[in-house]
Amino acid sequence: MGCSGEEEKRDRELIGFGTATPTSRRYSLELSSLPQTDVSREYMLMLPRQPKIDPKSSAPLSSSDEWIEPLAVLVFTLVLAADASMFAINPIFQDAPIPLVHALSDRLVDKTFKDGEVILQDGEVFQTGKSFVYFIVKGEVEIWKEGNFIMLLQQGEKFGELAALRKLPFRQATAKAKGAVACRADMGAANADADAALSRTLDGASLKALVPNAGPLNCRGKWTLVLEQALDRIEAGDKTLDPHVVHQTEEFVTIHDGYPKAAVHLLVLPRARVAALEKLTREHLPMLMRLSSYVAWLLQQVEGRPGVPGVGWIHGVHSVPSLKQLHVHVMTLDLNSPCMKNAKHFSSFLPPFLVSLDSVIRALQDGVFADRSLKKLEEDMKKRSLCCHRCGADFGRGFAQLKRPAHTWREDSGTDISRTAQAFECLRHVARTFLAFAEDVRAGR
DNA sequence: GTTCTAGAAC
DNA sequence: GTTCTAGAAC
Repeated sequence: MGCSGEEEKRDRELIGFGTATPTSRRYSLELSSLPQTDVSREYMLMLPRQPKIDPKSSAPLSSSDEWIEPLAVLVFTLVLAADASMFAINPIFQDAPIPLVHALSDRLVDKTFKDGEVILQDGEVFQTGKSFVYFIVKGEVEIWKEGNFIMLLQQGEKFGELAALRKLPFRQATAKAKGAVACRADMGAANADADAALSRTLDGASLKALVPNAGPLNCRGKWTLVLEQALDRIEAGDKTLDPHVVHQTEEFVTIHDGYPKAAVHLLVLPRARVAALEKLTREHLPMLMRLSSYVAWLLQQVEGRPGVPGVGWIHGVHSVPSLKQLHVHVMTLDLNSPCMKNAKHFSSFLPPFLVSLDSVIRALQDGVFADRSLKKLEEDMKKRSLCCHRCGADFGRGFAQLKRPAHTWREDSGTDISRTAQAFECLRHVARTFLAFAEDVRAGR
């Protein structure tokens, strides 16, 4: 990130962390090291070097709470601190399930610009896969329209999103750096070029209906080997598997999950046999990149299809899977179905138990893959509080309560919304939850 | 992956 | 009484 770890330390002082949820506000602020285990609901409180007090806030702040309001930065283990502060500052990030926060933070990249440099040009053709939304980490950005200065944007603010979110063909204004500017930018798909190339070779029409789900595969041998067996049978031309297969390419096969944990729940299998995550080596990298692109293509295709609730999608691999053969889960974010029966089911589809394919690829590239403590993750999963991924409510280990209808997804967002727009929309929830928490701390509740 | 069950925990 | 956990069998 443009704002490196070192710079981040200089900018903010870590003063502690707590855990907060709307229903149980356990936010004792103990001085402590960064919590590495929980990515979902740990809030890190950081003190900005120069606290800014919101002028609109009428309540006078005592010296002891001055740090609360402007400060508090919500950090997930996988969300970089700069992203987290950006999410907290920016009002568009108000309604976010955790998985999509990760997805977005994952794909943000650093961009820096020199004084006077034109970042976006009014009327420029908007191209998917090129940078389309920027968040200012450092510096200021001028917005110009038809020769007139419109406004000056500052740290934490965003620009460039109009064309993307409204699906406009052209940029709507010119953005120019005032002084040195550092941004975090969403470039769209991480492998935009590969994705585009893949899109040209794949045919969406060959994708079969997403509902109904064909149910469990019948398995003659050990259940843990069912996926490998399915690949064997598909490759042997076994027609009885046809209802289970949603799409296939030379390299990958997409099938229904036999016990869907969401309205739509697919598994993407590479035909190359990879027994488990820990069997991956750098030699698999090219295949994994193509797999990532294929999943991106699939996500484009499935959006808005019949039977798909407009709640967004998540995708990734289980850090501790039960079945052999590498498989990528691609599913709707309702996380609700008759097969969703216990705490493990639920937790396993939220970070850190669901790992993005991109992070697997990065780990392989960085060579840190072997350090993963899978056993510890499994233990954590058994103890962790169940927090609704939609409203954030904490149900402890009460799975039955979590699954009550009132806490399942409402299908109230359109299906015509782009994945990125959806991620943004969802991020608002995080900011709201966080700000409510900060408000409570400030009020001494 | 599931199902079933006994026993612990609430 | 109900709900959750953990282990065995599939």
